[in-house]
Amino acid sequence: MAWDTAGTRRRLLDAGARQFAARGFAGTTMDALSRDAGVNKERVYAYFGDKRGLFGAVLADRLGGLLDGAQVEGTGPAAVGAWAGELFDRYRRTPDLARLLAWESLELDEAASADHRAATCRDRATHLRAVLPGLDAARAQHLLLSVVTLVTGWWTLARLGDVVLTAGAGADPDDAADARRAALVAQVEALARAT
Amino acid sequence: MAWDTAGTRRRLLDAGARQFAARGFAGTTMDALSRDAGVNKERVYAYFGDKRGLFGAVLADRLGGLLDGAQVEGTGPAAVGAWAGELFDRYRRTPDLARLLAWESLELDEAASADHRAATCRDRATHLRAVLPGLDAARAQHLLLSVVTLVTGWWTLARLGDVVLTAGAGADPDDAADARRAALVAQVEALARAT
DNA sequence: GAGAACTCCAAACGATCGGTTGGAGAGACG
DNA sequence: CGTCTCTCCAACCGATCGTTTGGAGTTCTC
Repeated sequence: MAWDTAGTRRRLLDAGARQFAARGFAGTTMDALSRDAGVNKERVYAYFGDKRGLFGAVLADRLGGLLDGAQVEGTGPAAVGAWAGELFDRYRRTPDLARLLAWESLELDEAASADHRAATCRDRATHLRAVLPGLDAARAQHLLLSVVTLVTGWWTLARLGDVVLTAGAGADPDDAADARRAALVAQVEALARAT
Repeated sequence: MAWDTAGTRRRLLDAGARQFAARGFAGTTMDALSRDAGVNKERVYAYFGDKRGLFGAVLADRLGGLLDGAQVEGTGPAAVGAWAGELFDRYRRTPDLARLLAWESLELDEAASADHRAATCRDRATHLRAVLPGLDAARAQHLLLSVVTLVTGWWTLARLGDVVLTAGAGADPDDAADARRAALVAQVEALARAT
């Protein structure tokens, strides 16, 4: 059997993302993680120092590109609503992303790769001001934060959704997600319109 | 020294709320919890069965009355915005509440005391329809969910706020909370107006 | 007031935690 | 080929985990 250092590293990051997203930092055990990765747990210490080091690496790996590729297309409130819908779809494809964000906030004192992410957010906020003329910088940031909070919240405050949404509550979670997506797009559009 | 069963029980619930809010279910140890409560940890098993039982009891104790007392006063979008501000202030006084909500969503498969909370939410949603004429049932629920998500998100997705908000970012977290509160009230008002 | 019933705690339980060690095997270089 | 370095793993380490036990002290019942 040959070496595969890059592959081993990536398998640990992937398994870390799965495990940390599902169970959080405290809830994840090194045994389960290494079993998931198909790699001996000693490798974690060789590559990432310790458990916390892997956690930080996973967060930086996954959260760094959170807003990459998801840019507002076009102009006007409807474009902002559509962008929120895209963000929602992205979470739907990879729900781990949203949960990692939540664990980061709850279990860490400061954001992973904060500088890079802050720069991305500044870029998105200024772009938002181009899409919605007359929006000042502070309000653009708060709008951005609210959109991300609303969309992320569906995955990270899931029990809240269970409790609040009982009208037309089909047993199918997919239907609930569809309905929520539609409601969010409309609400974000309304937020964007109130400039 | 006399007995104080009600007091012991309450001390465990209070310490449980503090510990679980700060560190989550997996991150909380029975030793730290009993030390915090000033009670022997064996008492947890006598009163609540096991660690998970205490967790459920704490959630039911704190989350059951989450929306109690916070009712929309008056009519029209401005009233809804003011209500969101009140909810924000409540979290500000007891941030444990918001974090407990987040841990519940991340670490449990179903909501604690779901029936009672669902009933309260239905009540709040219908009340919302009285405050905002012309709002249908489904949209009222989604509005309710969005308001609670937005307000709760400030405390449960705190790292997100760190990254997104850099404009006029005074080092004082209190100032950031003030600014966020003002932005949220305005945004919720806009959401309520778009009916 | 004797004994049952209950509260509470110190100490200990096996299991599992994050982290380490020693060595077997695979490439690099001469 | 010999040797040195690096990857990888099985087995192990002390510490700590959630939970239980035995018993001392307190209130209730008759």
